[in-house]
Parts: sequence; C-alpha cells; structure tokens
Amino acid sequence: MTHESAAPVEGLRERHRRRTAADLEEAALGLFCERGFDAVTIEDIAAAADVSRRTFFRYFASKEDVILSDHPRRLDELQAALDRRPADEPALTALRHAIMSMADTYEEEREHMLRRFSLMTATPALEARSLCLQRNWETSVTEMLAARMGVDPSRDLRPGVVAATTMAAMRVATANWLAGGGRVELPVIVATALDLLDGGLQAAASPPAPRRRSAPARPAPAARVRAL
Amino acid sequence: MTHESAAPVEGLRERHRRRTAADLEEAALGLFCERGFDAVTIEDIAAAADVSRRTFFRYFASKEDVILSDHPRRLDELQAALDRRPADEPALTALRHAIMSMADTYEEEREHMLRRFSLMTATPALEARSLCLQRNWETSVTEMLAARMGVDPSRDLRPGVVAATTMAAMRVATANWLAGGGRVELPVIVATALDLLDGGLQAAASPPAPRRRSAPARPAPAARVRAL
DNA sequence: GTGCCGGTTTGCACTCAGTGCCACTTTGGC
DNA sequence: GCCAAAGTGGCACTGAGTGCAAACCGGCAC
Repeated sequence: MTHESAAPVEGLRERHRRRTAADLEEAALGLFCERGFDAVTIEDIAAAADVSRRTFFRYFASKEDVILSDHPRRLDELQAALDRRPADEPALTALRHAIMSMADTYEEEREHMLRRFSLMTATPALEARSLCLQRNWETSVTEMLAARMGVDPSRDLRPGVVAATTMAAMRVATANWLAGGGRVELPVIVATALDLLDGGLQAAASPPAPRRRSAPARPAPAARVRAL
Repeated sequence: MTHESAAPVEGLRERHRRRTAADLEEAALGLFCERGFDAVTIEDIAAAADVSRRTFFRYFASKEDVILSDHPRRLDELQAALDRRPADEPALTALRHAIMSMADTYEEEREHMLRRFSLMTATPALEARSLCLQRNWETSVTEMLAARMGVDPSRDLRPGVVAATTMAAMRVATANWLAGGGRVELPVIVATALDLLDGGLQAAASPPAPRRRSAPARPAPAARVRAL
C-alpha cells in the first residue's frame, strides 16, 4: 500500500512534535528512576530533553502527567475492546475480556510498565493522580456497562459496583504483579483476581483455605504469588 | 465523675491549639464552598482564622489536608470496629460490620459529610488526595483481613481483593448517596452495594433485571436510588 | 512576682510548579 | 519568496510549601 489511512503526509512538524514528547517522557522517566520523582525539577527534565521549561508545559500539564500521559489512550483502548465484544454478550463477560486484553497489553510492555508502577507506588503524588485517572475510567466503564445492561447508572448501583470492583481487582492484581517483580504473568494474576470476585467474596474470604486445587502443604515455589 | 481519664488538666495551651485547628478547618470549608477550592488561597484561610500563613502549615501539611484531616482518625475507628468483632467471626462478616458502622457515622454527620463530598467530587486535587488516603485504608484493611484469615497478604490475593472491592463498593455507595442529595440513608445504600458484591458480580450484572423484589413496572418514587 | 524552659507564632527568604504574555523562529501552503 | 499558522523561548507573576531565626507566651520552679 502506498499511503497510510489517517496520516496523509505526517509532515516534519508532526514528527518533530512526537519526537519532543518522546524525548521528554524518556528523559523524565530516566531522571525519576535515578533520583526519585521529588528530587527532579521540571527544569531538569526540560534541560535533559534540550528544550525550555516553558515548552515542557506545552506537552504536559504537570510533572505527574509525563508519567501518566497514556491514561486517556488506554481508556480508549479499553472502550474499543469493550465495543468489540458482541452486544448480546453478558456485560460482565464483555468487561472481563476487555480487562484481560488490557492485562495482555501491560504484559507485553512488561519492563516499561514495571518501572512506571514502581515509581508510582514510591511517589504519593503520582499515586494520587493515577488513582484519580483510574476513577475516571470507572465512570466511563460504568456508563458502558449501564448501556449494555439497559439501566440508568445514577439510579441503579449495579453498573457502578461492577465497574469499580472489577477495576479495584485489576489494581490489586497489578500491585501484586509489581510486588512479585513481574515474575508471574500479569494476565494470570488478573484472571485469578477476577475469579475471586466473580465467585462472590463470601466464598473467597471465609474458609481458612480456598480450593488450592487439592494442593500439597507447600505450594510450588514457581507459582507462589497465585492464590488459586 | 470529677476528672477525665486521658486529659489530666487540658491546659490553656492545648485548648488553644484545638481551637485554632477547628477555626482553620471551619474557615477553609466555608471559603471553599463559597468560592471553590482553587479560588481560595492559604493566605485567605489563614486570614479568616486570624492566623499567619506560616502557622497554617503548622496545623495542616497542605490545602487538601484541611478537608481530609480526619482520614487517619477514621481509619483508627475502622480498625477499632474491626477489632471489636469476635475473632472467630468470618473475615468478610467482620469487615461488613465495620464498614456499616462507618456508614452509620457518616449518616450521623450527614450535612457536614455531604458538603465535604460535594467539594471533593468538584475538585480534582481533593479527589486525588482522598483516593490516595482510601488506598492507604485498603492496605491496613488488607493486613487485618490477612491476619484474620491467617494468610500472607503478599502471597495470597484474597485479602487484598476483598479489601479493595469492599471499599470500592463503599465508595460507589457514597457517590450515589451524594448524587441523591442524601435523601436515601447511606447505610441502606451501602448495604445494597455490599449485597451486590457478596452475591457475586455474575448474579448482579448479567440478567437484564435483577430481583426487584417482584417489583411493578414502575418502581416506587421514594426509593428510586436503590437498586434492590 | 520573677525568671526560665519549651512550645507557638510569625515574618522573611527561598525553591519550585504552573500560567499568561509577547517576541521570535520555523514550517507548510501558495 | 511570502504569509499565516504553529511552535519555541524568555520573562514575569501567583501561589504552594519549607527552613530559619527572632519574638512571644503558657506553665512551672523558686
């Protein structure tokens, strides 16, 4: 094919813009990991990307946003994944598939994601902003679920609860992924967490031991992060 | 009784300190509600409480903290409520009771809480900080649940998932409470949300209509916020 | 009452995030 | 080549948050 569909020419201007954004992002991530988020000023980042302080703010609204700039894009992907599911599929199943495809994406970018997550858990400001963005996802997901279920999300608690708890499970799973250094595949952890949720909390929390698939007393060392 | 137990004399100094903190909090809440969080400077708050800007920071670490200063105390109360439950009670039941007693507390402070929540939802900075503090609760609750269940929370996903999803349900419930202007009692909404969660999401999300207690086509107008 | 100790307040100066404004340069279309 | 639009850089400004040192005051011993 001789031409792209949505990018007629992709002029020098646009290319330069992307380049600068990528430079800033890379410079910031490097400096943050090296010295810690709070010990890096925007001046430092701008200098490392050969750009002025003022220009930094033309690309990112805040220091936090350099790390979290992909959130809107990821929400779009999540929505797209949800929209791709057949309309007659149960809402929860569709959501589960969408979440799992997001987990797959994270696993593919493994190293990058692990670096970012570890930065976030170490930096209250980043964590706060990230949680806020995740809550925005929740709102969108709630509306999509409500549409699928044919109910009004402001009257019916169900879409909101399903969205919020599912994403909470995803959050716990990624935290566990990070804590284990990414040695267990994220999709496996996420699937486990979602299973716990779907089975009802009662079943998950009450007995001293769940069903550890008729496990021996000492679980296999390679799978020590998994619960089921 | 002639004397208090933990406050031997409660000197003038201590009283003055409490007074100043309360003044700052009240002044801040008033100004925020009047003009919006972002349009109020710390200078303004300090002036309204007859105190210097510098002194404000001796009482609160940030502008957000004036509104969220009670979070640590509430976590203590939650922990205390959880500790009061019998040790042999299932972890989920104990957590549910603790959460419900927190919901009761919120309902008692109704007006104050509704003002605060509406401020938070209107102010990204406040929402972000609040979510971050709630995530801290999650960590504590996770550890308490893990202790009750006799498992290691870093190896077993269950305590984390139970804690995170339960608190997510609480969050959705309070948002719904606020959206309804507090006309439905918070404990009722929270109980509904927790029921949804305990019953398993599958049961909650799949059928076009749940069990609307063999409801008529048009639900009763007085209870329109409730789902079950 | 006097005087001292230690906690409290305050003003000052400083760093840094974030924003508005304007002049200057570069790019892409003609 | 020329022009409009987009991008960049410098400057100045507000406001959050912190360190420091001087002034202040409640509690206590004498």
